[in-house]
Amino acid sequence: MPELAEVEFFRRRWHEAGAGQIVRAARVLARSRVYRGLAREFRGGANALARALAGRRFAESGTHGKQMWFGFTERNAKRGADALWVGVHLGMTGELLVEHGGYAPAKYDALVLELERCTLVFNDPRQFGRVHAWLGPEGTRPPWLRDLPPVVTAPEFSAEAVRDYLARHARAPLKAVLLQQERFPGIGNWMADEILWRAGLHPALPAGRAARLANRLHAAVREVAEDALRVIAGAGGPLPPDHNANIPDTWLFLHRWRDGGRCPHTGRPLRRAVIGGRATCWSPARQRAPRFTKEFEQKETKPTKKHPKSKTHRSSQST
DNA sequence: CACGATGTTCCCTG
DNA sequence: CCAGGGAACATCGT
Repeated sequence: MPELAEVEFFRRRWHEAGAGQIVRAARVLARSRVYRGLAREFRGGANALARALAGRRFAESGTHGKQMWFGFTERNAKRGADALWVGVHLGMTGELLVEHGGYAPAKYDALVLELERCTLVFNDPRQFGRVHAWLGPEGTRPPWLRDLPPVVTAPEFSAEAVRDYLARHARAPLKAVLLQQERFPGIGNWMADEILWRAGLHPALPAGRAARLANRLHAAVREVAEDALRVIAGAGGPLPPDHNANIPDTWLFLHRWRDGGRCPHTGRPLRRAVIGGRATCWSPARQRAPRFTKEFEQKETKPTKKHPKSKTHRSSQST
């Protein structure tokens, strides 16, 4: 579920329920894969994190693309005291939940924060998500929040930056380019399709051929990001009950997975194929690339061989 | 039973 | 060395 708007939705859900409260107890599912690598940035890993959280105050939170963070200060803020930062990436199936009353942890609850008046839960069955943690002087930022690219709603995210990026990845399909977090932080599979659909660009079009259309693509990225934030995360307004409660029927989103789905704009059938390694949906009637479409259709008809990969080595990682 | 899923990272190849 | 493609990761729902 997690692209930038859902990420903001979940951050707000935790923040509005729990900000300002003390962590009475923290529980971690230490064997969850979301803690992979944590010990390298936080001594003692997941269990040490649970101990460090207890007694702290949930003070602040923020997002950057698909990354979000929560800041925990010491209960009685002393001068020069270290703040504890917890980063959360939701991966493919992660969710942030708010529970009340005596909450019994469920399967795949990677992190459970028992606060004064509610319980905050990070649940992730598939465990592609990730938890970061870092202890540092207040006013400083953890390493994973430094040197981040501009978010797509910031002025620094310019049409020129998009044009340069398209030119630099000239041979990659537009779909693959939009998924690059180093330039389009927070854009994921459905937003990429939504953007290309609104811009009227074919997802398999090589980026180099779209460089001259960078303005249009840039505008669509902005527009989809702003609309999604408003509709999904209720930016500036109340938080919707579910992240997809208010998505308009006029978006591609609601039609993309339905078999026999039709373009909400043209009424013509939608097409689906794997492009840039990801399931992709587009409206052929709306997203044409003259001269190019033909090539793509040809490529499409080629028998897609999938060899039953012979698994060989897998170097075990050390330290 | 088999396939595929709103993500990232590593490995392989050209 | 670089860019791009594909598999792996782990689980659940259709």
